[in-house]
Amino acid sequence: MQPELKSPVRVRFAPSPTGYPHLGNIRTALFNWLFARHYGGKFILRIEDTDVARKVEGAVEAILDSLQWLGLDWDEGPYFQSQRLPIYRETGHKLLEEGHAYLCYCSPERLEAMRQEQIKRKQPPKYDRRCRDLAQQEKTRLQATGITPVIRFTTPLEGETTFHDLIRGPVTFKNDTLDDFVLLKSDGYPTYHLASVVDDHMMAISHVLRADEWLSSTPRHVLLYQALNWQPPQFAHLPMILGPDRAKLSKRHGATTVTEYQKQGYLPEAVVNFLALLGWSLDDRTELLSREELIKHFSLERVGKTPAIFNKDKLEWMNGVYLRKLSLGEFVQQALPFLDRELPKSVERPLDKTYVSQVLSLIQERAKTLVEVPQLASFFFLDELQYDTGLLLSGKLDAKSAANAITIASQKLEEVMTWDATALESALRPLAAELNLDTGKFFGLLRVAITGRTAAPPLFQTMAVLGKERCLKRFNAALQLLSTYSN
RNA sequence: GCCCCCAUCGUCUAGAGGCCUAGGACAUCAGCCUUUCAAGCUGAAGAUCAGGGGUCCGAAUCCCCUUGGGGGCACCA
Repeated sequence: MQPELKSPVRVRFAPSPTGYPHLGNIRTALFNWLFARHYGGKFILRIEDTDVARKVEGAVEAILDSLQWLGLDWDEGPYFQSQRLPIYRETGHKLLEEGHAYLCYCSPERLEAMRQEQIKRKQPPKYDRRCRDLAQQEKTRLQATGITPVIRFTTPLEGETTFHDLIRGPVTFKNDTLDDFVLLKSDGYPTYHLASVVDDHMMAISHVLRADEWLSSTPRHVLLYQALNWQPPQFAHLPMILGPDRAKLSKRHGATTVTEYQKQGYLPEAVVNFLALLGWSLDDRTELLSREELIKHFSLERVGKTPAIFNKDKLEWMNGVYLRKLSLGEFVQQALPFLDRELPKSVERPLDKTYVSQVLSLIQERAKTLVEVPQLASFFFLDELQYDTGLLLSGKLDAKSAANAITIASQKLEEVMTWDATALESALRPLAAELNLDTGKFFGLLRVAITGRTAAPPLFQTMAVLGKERCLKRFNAALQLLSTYSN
C-alpha cells in the first residue's frame, strides 16, 4: 500500500461550510495532514461551498480556526468551489456533448413524488430516467417551456464498477444499482460528485482520504473519471466516528465541535493525540505520541476498519497528562485567560502574575481541563469564602473543640515569622498531638477554614501561597461562623 | 426495500494460522503513598474473540451462511 512514488503525494481536506466542524471532520483532516507530512507531500484545503441553501454563516471561519488551533497547516488553498463555477460548467457540457450526460427537465416535485411512491412500494428510490432518451421533438418542446434543466450523468446500465480502496481492498458495485445522478444543478452550481472529481483531477490529488460515508458514492466518481478519461486518485475510506448512540456524529450529539473543545480547555496537542488514536494505532501499547512521532509513524496500513465511538473520559485523561507535562510558565499562560474570564468580577484585575503562578503550581496536577482551573483555584482569590459551616465539623468535632483548635493554631501562627510551607508545618504539626487530635482531623479542620472545602491542595503549601494575613483572617472568619453555629 | 461496509473487554484498541491460558489504555473497584484531593505505584474485575458451519495437524486470524451494527440510495455534502 505504498503510495505511488512516481507522483507526489497531494491530499486534500474538503469540508463543506454547512456546519461547524466536529471531531469526525477534523479527524479526517488530521489523517490527511499526517499522511501528507509523513510522505513529504502537500496538504490542500478546499471549501466545498456548492450548496447555497445550506451554507452556514461563520462555518468557513470555524473550519480555518479549528485547523489552525490544532496546528494542521495547509500548503495550498483554501480554494473555494463557488469561485470555480465555470470549470464545472465546462466539464458538464463536455460530458453532455460526448454523450456521457443528458439534460433533465423533471421538476423537483415530480422527482419527490416519484421517490415517495418508490419508497411506498419498497422499491429502491431512483431516478426513473424519463429524460434519458427523449425524442428530439420532445426535447425541443421542453426547451421551449423555459424550464432550466439539470445535467445528469448517463450511468451505464450494465456491468459493474470496481475500485481498490487502500483500507478496504477491492469494492465492487453493480452499475444498475447506481442512479443517473445530477452533475450540474439548475442554479448553475455543480453537485459534490462533479465538483470534487473535477477539482481532485485539476489539483492533481493523489490520494482521497475521506470518511466511510463516501464509500457508496465512489463508484459514481470512478465512472466519472472514466467518462472524462482521467486517471482517478487512490481512495481510502476512513472508519467513521460515531456518537455515543452509535449513530453518525451530528449536531444532535451536543458539544462535538472542535471550537467547543478549545473553549472547554483542552490542549491542541492532546486533541491531536487523542484523535489520531481513533482509527489508527502504532502498536499494542503506545498511547502518548507527540506530533512529530505521529508524523513519523503514520501509515494507512495501521488505520482500522471499524467505526469508533469517541470516549470522552479518555480524552480528559489524556488532556490531564498533557496539562501536567507543561512547564509552570506554559501552564500559567494557558490557564490565565480562563481565570480571567471565569473568576468572579469582585476579584481585582489584572490578576497578579506572580501570585497566579504560585497558585497554579498547586493546581496544575489537579486539573483535567483548563476550564476547571478557576473552580479549583477560586478560594485563592476570593476575599470571603462562602461555605457550609457544617464542613468545619466534618471531622466529627464539636463546635467548641473546633473553635478551640483554630484559636490555638491561630495564636501559634501569629508567631511564625518565615511564612513558608516548612515553617508552617513545624509550627502546626506538633499542635495536633497537643490538642489530642489526629492529624487528619486537625489539618482537615484547618483546611476547611482556609479553603472553604474538604478537597484542596496540600494545606501548608496552600497557606504559604495565601500569606499570613489572609490565613489569619480566614481563621477568624471560621471562628465567627462557629460561634453562631446552632448548637 | 435495495446497495455497500464493518464485527476482539463498557469505550479506544493490539492481534496479519501456532508466540493467545487473547496484550495495552481509559473508565470501574481494591490496596499502597498521604493532612484531604489530585498525581503516582500495585493489584482485581472485565472479551465463551457476535453465532453457526467449513478449510487446516492447528483459527480471533482464511472461506461461507446467519445475526447485529453502521453508511448510502437528493437539483446535500
